[in-house]
Amino acid sequence: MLGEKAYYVTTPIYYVNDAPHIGHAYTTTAGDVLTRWHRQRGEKVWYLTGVDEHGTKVQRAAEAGGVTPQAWVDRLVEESWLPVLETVDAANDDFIRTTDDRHVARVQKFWEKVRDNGFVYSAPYEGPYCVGCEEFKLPGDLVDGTGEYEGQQVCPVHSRPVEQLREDNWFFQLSAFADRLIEHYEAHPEAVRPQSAYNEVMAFLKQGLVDISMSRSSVDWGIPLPWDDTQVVYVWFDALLNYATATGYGSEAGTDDAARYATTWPANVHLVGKDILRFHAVYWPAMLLAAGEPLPSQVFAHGWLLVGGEKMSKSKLTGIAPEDIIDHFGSDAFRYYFMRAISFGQDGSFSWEDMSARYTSELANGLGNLASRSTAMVGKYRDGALPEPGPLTAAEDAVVERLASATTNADAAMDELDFSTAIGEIRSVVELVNQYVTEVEPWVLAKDDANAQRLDTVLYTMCEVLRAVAVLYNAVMPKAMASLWSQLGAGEALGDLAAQRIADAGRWGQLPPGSTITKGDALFPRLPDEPTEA
RNA sequence: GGCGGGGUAGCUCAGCCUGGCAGAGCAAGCGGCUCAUAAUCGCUGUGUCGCGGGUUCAAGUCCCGCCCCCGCUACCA
Repeated sequence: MLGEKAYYVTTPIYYVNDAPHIGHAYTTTAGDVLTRWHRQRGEKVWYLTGVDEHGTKVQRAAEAGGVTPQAWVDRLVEESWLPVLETVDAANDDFIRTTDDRHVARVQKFWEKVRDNGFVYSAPYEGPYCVGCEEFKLPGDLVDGTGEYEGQQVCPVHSRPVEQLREDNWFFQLSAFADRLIEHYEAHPEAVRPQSAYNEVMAFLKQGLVDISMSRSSVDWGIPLPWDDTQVVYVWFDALLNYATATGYGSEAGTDDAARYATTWPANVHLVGKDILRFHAVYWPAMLLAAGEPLPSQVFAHGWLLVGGEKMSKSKLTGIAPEDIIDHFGSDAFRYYFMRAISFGQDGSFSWEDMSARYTSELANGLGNLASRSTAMVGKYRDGALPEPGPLTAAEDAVVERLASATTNADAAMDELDFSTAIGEIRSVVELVNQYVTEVEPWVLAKDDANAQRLDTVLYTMCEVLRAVAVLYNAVMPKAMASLWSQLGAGEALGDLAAQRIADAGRWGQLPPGSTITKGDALFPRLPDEPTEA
């Protein structure tokens, strides 16, 4: 049976040798929110993340640690990279490692194919090589060193001296694809987003492309070329392929893996940081064209997280580990904050103070308190049983309408990966209900039995909106919304929260009267200030 | 040097495409309320919209020039 094409989202595969910081977690979170949302649209979804394990840096770090490269990366994956997925609460469908057998075999198959197609040739290469970048530099790329490297030419990225290397390399005929890529991107302007990233890619392409070395003889820790075992595949041309190899590229027809590939590739969205845009929007599609594979629908380059106005840096010690934040605020707040406070695609500033302020105001005081007052009142006035509502008045109609439009708007924003706007729409519903409650004063209605039906209507409205909010926020804050779902007693009649559809979220009257409403632990407890040094 | 993004309230930002009384959230102040997590609701904004010109009845928005920050890219050496 031919399966439906999955909505396929990838993160970059993270370089194992780096310590995971909130920049990695940010990308992973964005992909997770996006894919959870699409699942709740009822779509088939596939979400892939993983790690990049080859290259000189890993080889040398392993040697320095006195272990084999494989042992070195096994430990990093086990101790650092898999745990961070738990930390941010990512629900990825697969985790690819470039040392996986499936990856290694398929990378070799891929390059064999590209070579058969005539896009790989042998030539000597000599030049300055930066181990940090894992790439050859042009002499013009180098800058004068400072400090301990005064008087030497150094890599502009790593500010360290380069090594002069000469190799007989295999080259990928990148130059053959510039025109086809330009045509492709002119026909599909949405394929590189945001617009600024698209412009950069087009400008780069229009300068023309030069062929690029796709192998290394000076590196051992990599995937051997199938036709020349003295060389390994250049790490980028190994790593990029993970998006295809993970879902089964090159599998025998008729196998499960082949079926998976047929129903996932091409990717709908490759999420990338803007530093690796060119690899994803130029080299990667050129490789795919060379192998005769379809191109991904979109590469989305998000911005940097700025700390103290500067780009977070692995090497400059401004990297912040996700646990530092999540141990205090929890994974839901982490996910909410970065998706809400920063416009995806633009740089955004992070500060502990800003995160604290938003947590307190938007989550604890806003949503958390609304849940608290709603469940408390049903408990106090109706013994915890959701009452049957009476006729809706204009006040309820306004809430129902805002809920419907917010749902529509949030869904449209998610199509654009505009997480901030989507969350803002949902938040506006919470604000309106807090306002509504103040205006209709259920605690006053409760003082006179003559108002019993009116009070029923108000209590029902509060809980029914929370039911919808739980559905809409589930992609962003799955743990807290599961708790809310449970406090509303919604599971009994409506089933699992994750199974609730976005399109239906705004349909009024789903939570059945009689549902058991329980005031549970605070969704977002107020937190003490500054638990750790910021 | 070229291209792109940014420069708007104390802070974070929206508005600019398609000109029409300068906005939101946070923070701060005052008031209301008491169901709730010291919470919630309302009211309170004289800002050189980076600078200087221009077009227009009208410019944050369009045009020209310039400054600063960030990114991509080139060249000179």
